[in-house]
Amino acid sequence: MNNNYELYKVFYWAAKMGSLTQAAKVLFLTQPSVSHAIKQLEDSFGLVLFYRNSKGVELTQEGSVLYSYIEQSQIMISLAEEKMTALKNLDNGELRIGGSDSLFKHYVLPYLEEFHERHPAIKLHLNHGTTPEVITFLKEGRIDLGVVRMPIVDSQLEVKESFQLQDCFVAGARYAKLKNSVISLEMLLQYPIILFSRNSRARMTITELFQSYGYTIKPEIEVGSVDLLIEFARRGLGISYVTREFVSKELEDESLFEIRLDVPLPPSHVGIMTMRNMPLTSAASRFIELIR
Amino acid sequence: MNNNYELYKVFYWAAKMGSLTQAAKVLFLTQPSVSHAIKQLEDSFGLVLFYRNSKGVELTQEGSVLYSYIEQSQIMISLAEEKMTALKNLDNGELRIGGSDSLFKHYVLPYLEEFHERHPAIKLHLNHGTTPEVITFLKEGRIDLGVVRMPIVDSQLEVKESFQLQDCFVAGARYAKLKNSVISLEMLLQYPIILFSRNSRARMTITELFQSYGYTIKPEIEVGSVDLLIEFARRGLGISYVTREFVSKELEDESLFEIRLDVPLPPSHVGIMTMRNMPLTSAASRFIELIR
DNA sequence: TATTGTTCATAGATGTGGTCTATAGCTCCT
DNA sequence: AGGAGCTATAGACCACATCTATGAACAATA
Repeated sequence: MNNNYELYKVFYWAAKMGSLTQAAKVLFLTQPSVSHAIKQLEDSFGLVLFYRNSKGVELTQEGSVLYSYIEQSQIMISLAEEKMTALKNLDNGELRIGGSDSLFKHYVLPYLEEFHERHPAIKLHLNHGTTPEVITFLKEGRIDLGVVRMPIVDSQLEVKESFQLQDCFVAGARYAKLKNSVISLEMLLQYPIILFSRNSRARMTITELFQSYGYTIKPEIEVGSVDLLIEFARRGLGISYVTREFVSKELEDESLFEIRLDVPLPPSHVGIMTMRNMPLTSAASRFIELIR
Repeated sequence: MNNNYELYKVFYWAAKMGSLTQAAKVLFLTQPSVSHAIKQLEDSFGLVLFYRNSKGVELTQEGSVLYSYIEQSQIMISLAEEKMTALKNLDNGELRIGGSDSLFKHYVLPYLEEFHERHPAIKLHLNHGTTPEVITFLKEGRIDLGVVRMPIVDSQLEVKESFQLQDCFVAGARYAKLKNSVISLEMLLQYPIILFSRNSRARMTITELFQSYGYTIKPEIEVGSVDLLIEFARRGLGISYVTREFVSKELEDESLFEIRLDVPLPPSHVGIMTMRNMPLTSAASRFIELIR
């Protein structure tokens, strides 16, 4: 009974075609090979599976029973192979990305659009969260890749830089007087500061920057989304620390302006984060190819 | 994509066990063999199916998709193999026999009882009909074997004699005067004769016998069943030509007696008829073994 | 920090067995 | 009788599945 499953494939086609010769053609084998394979199966069961006659073969009672099972089995394998081809060709499957809302909105979105256009059958799943959350998603296998601010130090993860953003302070009309001056960090602290509330990479970066100059930055207002950061600044509630690329529209229509500082603000690097040494899905690796 | 289906068996167990090493044990292979098999599958699809880590392996997204199909396929094969073993061991299956009602009742029945006791899981199908009908059943594959009177001359069929019966003329009390005499064929024709009506072997035999002596036997009454043949004779409607073994009860309780003739009546041979060069089901060959 | 015990991957050797060709036997049809 | 199907059988061959031996990576110990 310890059969080679390959024999079932031969049996299936022999039964389906009603002829060993025809089965051989389908399977790209010779007729004796097929004959031999069927004999092996019959011997292994101790049962005769086919009536042989001069026109071909016909299933015996027992052969019919076997066929009813093997047919199902073969159909499943065919479906599996089709599905695998589809996955390979990106005619199927899903792409699960983690990251912050703002990065999705301002950075990932155009690539997603292009990817979706090229591979409309791939379902897209966006999971937003803070960087630590995204890391957890990744480690739990809930996403294929994360789009996060660098640096990330985690030996399980692999992060490739893909884009550079510049954070800056912006203010609205209320602080128009600052428009044409260059401000020091100390001076800036005189004004109400609006920062992103959560454990974001940007928040850590700016805090460290002030500390490196001997100051402590304490926000007047903390908000939970980039949209609010922008909105509060526009309404004059304070000076927001945002990614310049995310307020390009507001800078252009001059509802916001950038505060010029006498020290350079460090650029922020966006990276594509994946599990180290873990293979990517076909869709994920194609997407990363696209984005770089 | 032209995969050896054997690889799916390896894949199935690797996924199921979550470990190539464990899969190897189940499959009685070495770990490198399993590793190699999985690699072959992955290469053939151009997709990675497993994450390898130090604890074993885990399905990737694509691997999971494949598994969901292959699992079904493998389950069907397992069921098929179980079923085949059951059929082989006669824990399952059916036995379809054709023949006349009277042969079933008086000859086949005890064997069927014994067979059923030994293999209670085998379903029994009895199809009664005249000999030509039974031959048709057999050729159409509706029965596995037929129990018929010999001889049968048909090159497609194989008939093995299994039992000998003796036909005879019997009468009831009305003809008691014949009880102690030896009768000639000519004398017999003076009395009303009751014969089986249909194209039975017994009818042909007796007709030929009379013809060989230059007489023609013309029944007064023709009936369609052996039971009626017996019943009519008992009631004195005539002299019936029946198989002696079928009226043993009536002969014993003397409601019927056998007419002694001055010529010997030919014995009738019962044979087991099967298709020549066609394999028998496990159940059928076991039954024939039993009956001989 | 080394040690030990897992895991899977790789390389190269080996021999089994699946596949081939050639041929025979059978049945049906012309 | 001959031809054209079909399947079965025999024997030869070589690809490839499997093996052993080893390496590399990682985790859980000491």
